[in-house]
Amino acid sequence: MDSLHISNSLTRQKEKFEPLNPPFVGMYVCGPTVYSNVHLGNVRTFLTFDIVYRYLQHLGYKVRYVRNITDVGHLTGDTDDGEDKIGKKARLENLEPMEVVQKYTNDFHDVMDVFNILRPSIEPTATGHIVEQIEAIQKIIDNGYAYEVNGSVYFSVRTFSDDHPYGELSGRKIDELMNNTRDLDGQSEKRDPLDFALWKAADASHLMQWPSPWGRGFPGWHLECSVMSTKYLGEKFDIHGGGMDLKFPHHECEIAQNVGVTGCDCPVNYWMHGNMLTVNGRKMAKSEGNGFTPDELITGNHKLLDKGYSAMTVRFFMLMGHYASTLDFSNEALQAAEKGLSKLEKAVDTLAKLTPSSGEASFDAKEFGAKCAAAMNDDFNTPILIATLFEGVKIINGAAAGLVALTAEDIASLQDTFHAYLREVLGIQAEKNIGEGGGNEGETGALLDLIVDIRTQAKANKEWGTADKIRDVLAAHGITIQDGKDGSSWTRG
RNA sequence: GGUCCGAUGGCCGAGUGGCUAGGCUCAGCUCUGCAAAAGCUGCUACAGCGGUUCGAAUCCGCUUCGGACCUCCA
Repeated sequence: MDSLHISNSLTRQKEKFEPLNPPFVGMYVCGPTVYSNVHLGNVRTFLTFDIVYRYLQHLGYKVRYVRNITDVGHLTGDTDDGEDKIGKKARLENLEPMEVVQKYTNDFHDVMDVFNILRPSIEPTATGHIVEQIEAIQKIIDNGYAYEVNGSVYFSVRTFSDDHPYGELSGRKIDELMNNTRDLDGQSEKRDPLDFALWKAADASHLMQWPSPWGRGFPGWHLECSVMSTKYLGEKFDIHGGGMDLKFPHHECEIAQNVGVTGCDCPVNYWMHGNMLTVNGRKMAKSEGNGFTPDELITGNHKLLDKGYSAMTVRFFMLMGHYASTLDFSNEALQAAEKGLSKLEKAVDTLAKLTPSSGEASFDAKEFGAKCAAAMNDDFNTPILIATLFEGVKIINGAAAGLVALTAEDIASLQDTFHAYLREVLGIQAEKNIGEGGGNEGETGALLDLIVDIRTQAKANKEWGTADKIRDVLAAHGITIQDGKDGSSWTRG
């Protein structure tokens, strides 16, 4: 495809991407609720939108990327009698709620950094926007779509749906929802089981509470996203993203709230949903007990893992699947990714050292770049992009082996393409322990160079025992010796 | 129970009317003192059953199996 197309969850169609105000693009992504450590499933979603962010920038758009931190309002368990997640954690760990928030926000940021996921332009918090949320609630009440009961305010889905569509995003119909709603315990203040809380009254035992026109309380879960997206991106903006599991009810409620405030029927042009990471075919989730933390993955300290894998390996693994498909997490798949990535990185090293050949060019570097663009233009198809990069690997290795002729221009173009797509768009960083050593590691490097020299000497004298011993011992320390036509070299990893 | 999605070779995973995706694994060969790396070659699949079509992994129907959501979840 020659221009970016995005699968829009709202219309269920692949559509040409046309921003409201080019070259500016507004993108909102639902961030984490910071009451516990993030796991790899969460990472996948943020990685998905990292790719979107990176590629939009690659295309020259000026992106305002807003990704929130939910630090209040997210209830545990069922709708009405649930406890605030942050408040509960604070009580259990005997911490101030804001300590909980800070702790897991730090964790989240650390994990994002490890996976080379870029920070958003704005990272607003729910507690930082209580005033705006109260104002939004008042507007919704004024517009007739919410009602107050005992200091709590609920959104009236039925009333709203008389004037506006509800359930379009998740393909739900009000009547079906009614039939399928589980029985509540009869204690609900809500007029209708479909209604959801905009503001919850808090009694004295609640750790997190604020004054409002309806008494002391705290905002409902969905509201912060509506308020913060509107505040920073406007009443109508380009892209809204999040995990598939947020489609209903979270995003549906978000839309209703936006519309309930502004009356504008379509607050977001393109809805994007990342699919789930699975383990043995089941969604990775805390409730399933199958969640890996990034730390367990990197150290290999988990019963389902044979060994540890680097963050870049995991990033690469995740990008080998399309974001809209479920992706199954397994040792075998991770190992395949590790080897594939290593092959790719080696080829990048080779490319840096390639010398132009005099023969006729037997490779179209321009077409190669276009193919990479086409892959990403087709709904951020990273697996196709990676497959295309591997075609490049074949060309690079072929050139190094003298089978493919590349001009200086071809080589420069390939270097540009690999840098742009592998490093910038896919965000794969060269790992410190992969790649050429030789002089850039200071003392250790100098020692290794010396050892390799000694071995080369031993080989010249046909002292195979010495040569093999050096190779074996270094290998035991994770250093690989490779004998090429132009001498030997060493690499880590 | 309702709604939706999926089933691709030994494994992972793209594709979606005709043209070998790609990665990993495995086997053989080239190179190499032996390896490794790299290259070449081979292994050619689309859950089952019907239908549409000149032609279907791709469209339609049914069946089986799996998953997600419907309750907090990225």
